[in-house]
Amino acid sequence: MNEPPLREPTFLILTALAEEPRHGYAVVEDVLRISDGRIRLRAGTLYAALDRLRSDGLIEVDREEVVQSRLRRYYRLTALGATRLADEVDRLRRHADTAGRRLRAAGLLPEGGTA
Amino acid sequence: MNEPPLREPTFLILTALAEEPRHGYAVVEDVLRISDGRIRLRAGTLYAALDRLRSDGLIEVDREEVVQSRLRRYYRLTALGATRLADEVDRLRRHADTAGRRLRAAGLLPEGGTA
DNA sequence: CAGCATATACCGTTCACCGGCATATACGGC
DNA sequence: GCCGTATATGCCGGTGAACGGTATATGCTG
Repeated sequence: MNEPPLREPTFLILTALAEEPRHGYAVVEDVLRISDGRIRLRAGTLYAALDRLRSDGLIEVDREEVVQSRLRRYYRLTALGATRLADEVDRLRRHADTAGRRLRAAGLLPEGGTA
Repeated sequence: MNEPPLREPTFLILTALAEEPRHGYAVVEDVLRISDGRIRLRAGTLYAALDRLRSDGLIEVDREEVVQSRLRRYYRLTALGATRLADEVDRLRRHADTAGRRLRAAGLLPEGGTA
């Protein structure tokens, strides 16, 4: 019952698809944007993850288009994928809160940040 | 300059040490508690991570005690480790906020949760 | 026409984590 | 007295997500 935690690139791929159906390359662009330029998904990572998420039932093919002779395969979140992502959001929040509270309590925050 | 993201077990180990210096076994217990029983650190994961974090300068040995003929090696966060953990907290919060906002906007939240 | 953006796909390598085992002492139950 | 469990650290083989690079193709720009 306990799913293994999503890793960051996978989490961001699901987040990209939570906004609207996107094709692979558009996912790369969105992930780059929402991660403040930190995560530049490699082709190998992206398509392997899409296949894996699809076989796990977290995403599914929305439609396929051909634009300028190039195939675009759009993916969307499934209900299962949305549930999974929501669970991960809760977990992330709890972990961030716990760590933030402890850093503050211990006076370990380097710059007086609000973390 | 861009550090690779911390994975969940590693993040939780740093969080355990952010409260107070702890020895390995105490880290396992604390991580089990703060992860709601989800993450039961394996010995291999724990001591490998402690060695890695130490050589990366994120933690250091606080002291060593012998209790009932058993060695206890206590670790504590370094200033660098606290900075790193605070950065991760910020990143987790941003990611959780982005994903939560999108799930809500898309009406994809399964249970009307607050995620 | 060279280089870049778009777009998908494959493949070898790396490394954190998993799972199990080894070692050792103390304590409680039977 | 012995077995199982808790405490406590350490080693080792295997897995799998992610990395980094390459292949394939078309269209746009300099």
